[in-house]
Amino acid sequence: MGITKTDLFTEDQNQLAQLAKVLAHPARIAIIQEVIKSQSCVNHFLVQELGLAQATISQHLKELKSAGILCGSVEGKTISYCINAQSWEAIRKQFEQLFGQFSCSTTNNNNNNNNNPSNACCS
Amino acid sequence: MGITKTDLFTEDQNQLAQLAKVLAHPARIAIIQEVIKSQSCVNHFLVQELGLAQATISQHLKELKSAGILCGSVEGKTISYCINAQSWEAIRKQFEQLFGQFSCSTTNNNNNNNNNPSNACCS
DNA sequence: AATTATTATCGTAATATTGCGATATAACAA
DNA sequence: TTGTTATATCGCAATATTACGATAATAATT
Repeated sequence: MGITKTDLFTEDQNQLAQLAKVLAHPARIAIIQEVIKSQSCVNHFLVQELGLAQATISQHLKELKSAGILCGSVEGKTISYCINAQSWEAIRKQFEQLFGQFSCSTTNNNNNNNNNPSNACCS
Repeated sequence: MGITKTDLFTEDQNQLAQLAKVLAHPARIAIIQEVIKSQSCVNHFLVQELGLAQATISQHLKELKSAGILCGSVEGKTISYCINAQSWEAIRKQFEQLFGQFSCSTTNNNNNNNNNPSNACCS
């Protein structure tokens, strides 16, 4: 089939998965890090830096932009990309929310299944 | 081409992208949350709960397991899945490391580009 | 032994992603 | 105007992902 059944899941689950998908490519991680490092990143700089074709970088930038992670401003001939600080914070919070749902202490505090071999793997 | 050029990126970038890819599906997010919520999650429970076919759930569980997020222990007829606490913490840290690379204060402290319209989008 | 229950794997179809050459568009320079 | 530079988009081929029916494997039950 190849089509994700989004209607089976909550809005939050779909949204978080969508965000994760944008981060699920090393080129996009690398682009994000370059933008952070050198503040004003333009397409052709990333092409030189990362070694991917211009069309490919452009495509990744488009995805990062439409996910709200980057935003670009025209500067004459070039387009300068930077981190969208607001979105960045919102996205960070969504991941924190997921990771906060489980912690070791949660497991330890649960004492209704001592002697339960199913928890042997959680060490 | 359809094949990611992993050799162009750092180990860390590839690893983080790989982790994000595992989270990049709402069914896997949902499975993780169910496992957290009800501690001992078995395949057929998730099938009922999420409404995906058994084979599909099994496939998602396999990916979560091979990513180190879940681990399963055989319990007679069933296999009980739980969060791998150690991996969970390690994965959380990798995402935190990414998100920590940028923050609003970083932008504000940088005063070598006042009057720079390229930062207009970072508000 | 036969049945039932639970999970994994195989095979396959539908769809999505990745990467890039070619081309289009737009701003600037000569 | 012509040429140069920078970016976006189109179209395509290669590969990956998603979903599920069918089937295999294993353990408990009858």
